[in-house]
Formats: sequence, structure tokens, C-alpha cells
Amino acid sequence: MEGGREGAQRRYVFEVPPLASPIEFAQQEENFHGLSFMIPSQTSTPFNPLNAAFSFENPNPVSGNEEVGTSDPKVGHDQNFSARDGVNSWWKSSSISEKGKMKVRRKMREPRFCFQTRSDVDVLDDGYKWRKYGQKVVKNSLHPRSYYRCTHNNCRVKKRVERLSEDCRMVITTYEGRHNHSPCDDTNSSEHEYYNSY
DNA sequence: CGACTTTGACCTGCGC
DNA sequence: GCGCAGGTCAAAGTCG
Repeated sequence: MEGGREGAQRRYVFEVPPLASPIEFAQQEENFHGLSFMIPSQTSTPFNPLNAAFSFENPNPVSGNEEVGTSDPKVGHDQNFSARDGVNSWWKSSSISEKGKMKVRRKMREPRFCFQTRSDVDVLDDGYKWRKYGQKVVKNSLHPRSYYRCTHNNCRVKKRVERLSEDCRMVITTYEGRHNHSPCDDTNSSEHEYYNSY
């Protein structure tokens, strides 16, 4: 797309204050979106909230949020979600025709949330179990974008992971939807009690 | 053998 | 209407 679609929605990036606790940050987000997301206090992965830049797609931003423009070459094409009539939308397959290819799709509203981390691994250990269902080379990016889906029954949460072309250590993770279960359902690890479904 | 990953094809939306 | 780009599906391959 040649600089057109990003106009359909805006992306708001929050740099995590150095002294902000994960809980504080989650509360902030809850104020903005009614969502909650707990950053793990410690994990085995290089997930570092202090290096993370969080962004929320909000068609009706709360005043005080810092809007990040599209000067960042990544921003313009990273978030290509449609936000028509002030709502995010995505399409869900609901029925299949004779060959299983054509699908009737329905607009769904799902919360979306993306953040940027500096990590050597693509998939952050967020407490949930993910199955990769696709990978796509995206324009203006040196690195392919990977698509993951939560493996839990009846949980349709998805996430997309891609690396910045300018800095291959920077990983942009976009979550889409809310988990209808706790991370413990997948891992039985007490470490994940800090997590919360969003 | 089941779960997961890979990968090419297919589908849809959007801009021109 | 056409072409492009992103997102998803599903068969085949891989791994534990």
C-alpha cells in the first residue's frame, strides 16, 4: 500500500517510564481501553518492559496520549487494521463453501494491542501457548511477519510478530483479541499469576 | 502418532 | 475494474 491505509487508524505509543511498575502500567492501559495486561516480573526470555514501547490502537484517543506519527517507517505499515466507524474490525470465518476456500466473513470487534521489545527471540514467553499458522513477507520490511494463534480451546486470540528492518533486535508483537482463559491453563506455572487475560 | 512448523495458494480490502 | 498487499488456510514436512 502506498501510504494510504495508515490514515484509517492511529497508533499511540507509550514509552514505559523507567520507574513505572508493570502494575502501574497495566492500570494505565485499563483506563485507556478497559484492557489489562501484566508484564511478567521475570521471565526466562529477554522480555524487558523497560525497553518496550507499547502502543494501542484507539480510534478515540484519550487526551494526554502521545500520538506517534508515521515518520517511523515501520508505523505506517505495521498496523494495517481497518478502523471504520470508530471501531476496529477483523474478519472471522464462519462458514465454508463447497471447496472450503470461500468463506463468509463477519466483522468482529477485538481489542488490539501492540508493543515493541528488544529481544533476540521472536516469540516472547507471555504465559500462553501459541501455534504458528502463517508467515508473510511484508513490504518495506527485511523480516517476515509471523502469525500465531492461541492453542487453547475456543480461544481465538492471535498475535503477529515481526522485527524492525532498521533494528533486527527490535520485535513488534501485536495481540488481537482477549484470552478467555488464564495462562495457567496452558502452563500450570505459578510464575504466570502476574499475567492477566486481556 | 500427535502437535507443531513451513510454505504456497487463495481470499479480501483498499487505493488508484 | 485492476492490481497490490496483508491475512488465512491447509497440505506436507518435521520433531519429540
